[in-house]
Amino acid sequence: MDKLSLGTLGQHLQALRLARGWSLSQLAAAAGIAKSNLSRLEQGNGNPTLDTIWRLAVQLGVPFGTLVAPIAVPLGEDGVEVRLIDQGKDHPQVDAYWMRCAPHTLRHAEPHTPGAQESLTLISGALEAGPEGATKMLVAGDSLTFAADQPHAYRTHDTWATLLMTIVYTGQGDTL
Amino acid sequence: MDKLSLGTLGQHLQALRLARGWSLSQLAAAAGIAKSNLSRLEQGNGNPTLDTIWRLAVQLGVPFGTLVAPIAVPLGEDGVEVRLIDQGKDHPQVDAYWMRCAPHTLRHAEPHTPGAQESLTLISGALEAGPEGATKMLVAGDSLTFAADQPHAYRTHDTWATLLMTIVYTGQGDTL
DNA sequence: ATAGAACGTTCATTTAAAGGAACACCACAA
DNA sequence: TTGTGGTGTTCCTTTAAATGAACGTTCTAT
Repeated sequence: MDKLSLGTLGQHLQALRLARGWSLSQLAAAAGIAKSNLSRLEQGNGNPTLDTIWRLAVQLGVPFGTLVAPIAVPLGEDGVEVRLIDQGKDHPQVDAYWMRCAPHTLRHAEPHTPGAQESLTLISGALEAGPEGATKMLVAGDSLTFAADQPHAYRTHDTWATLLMTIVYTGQGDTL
Repeated sequence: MDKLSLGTLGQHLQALRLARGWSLSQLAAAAGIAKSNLSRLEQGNGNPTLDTIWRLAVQLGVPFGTLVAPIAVPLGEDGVEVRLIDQGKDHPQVDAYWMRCAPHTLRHAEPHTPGAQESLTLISGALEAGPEGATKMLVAGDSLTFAADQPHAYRTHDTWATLLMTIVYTGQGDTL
């Protein structure tokens, strides 16, 4: 079972604070919490309140989960982590995912429904992806769109890859 | 400034719990917390500890941030809500945002740094967007890429619009 | 009906998180 | 030197979150 590591939060808080060149006192004041509180948290002791975490996340400008997420990413079995960001309700239907692949990962994906189009946008790292046999290399900032109604694959080499993935289900049967 | 809405957490907890067909007592027992505690949280009162949130998230099998993220969208003053999804650390730098616009919204955006490219992908609804004077209509599944180092705008008509936005800072000065 | 078991709520108590002041420490300037 | 202003830490106190038991319900089975 997953366990809450208090140390991680402390490491993240301190790293993010130092990255911004702020002092502990400054951040505590800006967030509106006691500096004794922040000090304890950075040391890895304590079990902050949602309110406290929230204030710190807002000040640091991070998406919240960033603070508590383990520093070394807990990947799926195949080295790939996928998160659903949003899911459209219109026609065509659109699914948006955030995805992250560890180095030296190869992931095969089954064909989706006929007509489905998949688009990738690299946020960081490098990724080789596309239909089986016709993959392309992507680096940060690159995008790739391909037909997803056939087998396709994602593969990393020496680096991590973080990307946005959208799947558009241009179902040819959708007459609505 | 962002504010922590306690009600949201409660709504999410209850919705996720009911979606799994669990009783309050069951979930509390499984998570190892007092059911009085969970009851209060679902009612929107209280300010749970990180430990408490963590245990509930693990039991419900959700990525944590899901519990606190807004359910019914609290829009910004101009009817636009923007959430940072991820931020690349490579060159070029890439920022990924999730964005949602209320009907009959017009949002002007200042030019970003020179060379910046912006890409939009509609998840649902319809949106008119692009450089000032050269905007295009987009519906679910459509994408648009344009130079973001000039004034640009987003505008909805009778519908909501949900979209993914990525900004690639192809800074021409980056020789690193 | 009526006992039983489940539900979710409310309350008093216990526990610990948050706050505030004092502290030791290091810089830099007068 | 000796201040003065900053750092981050460690206490003690105050506040409130988490607990556990008791409560009023509802539903089912006897």
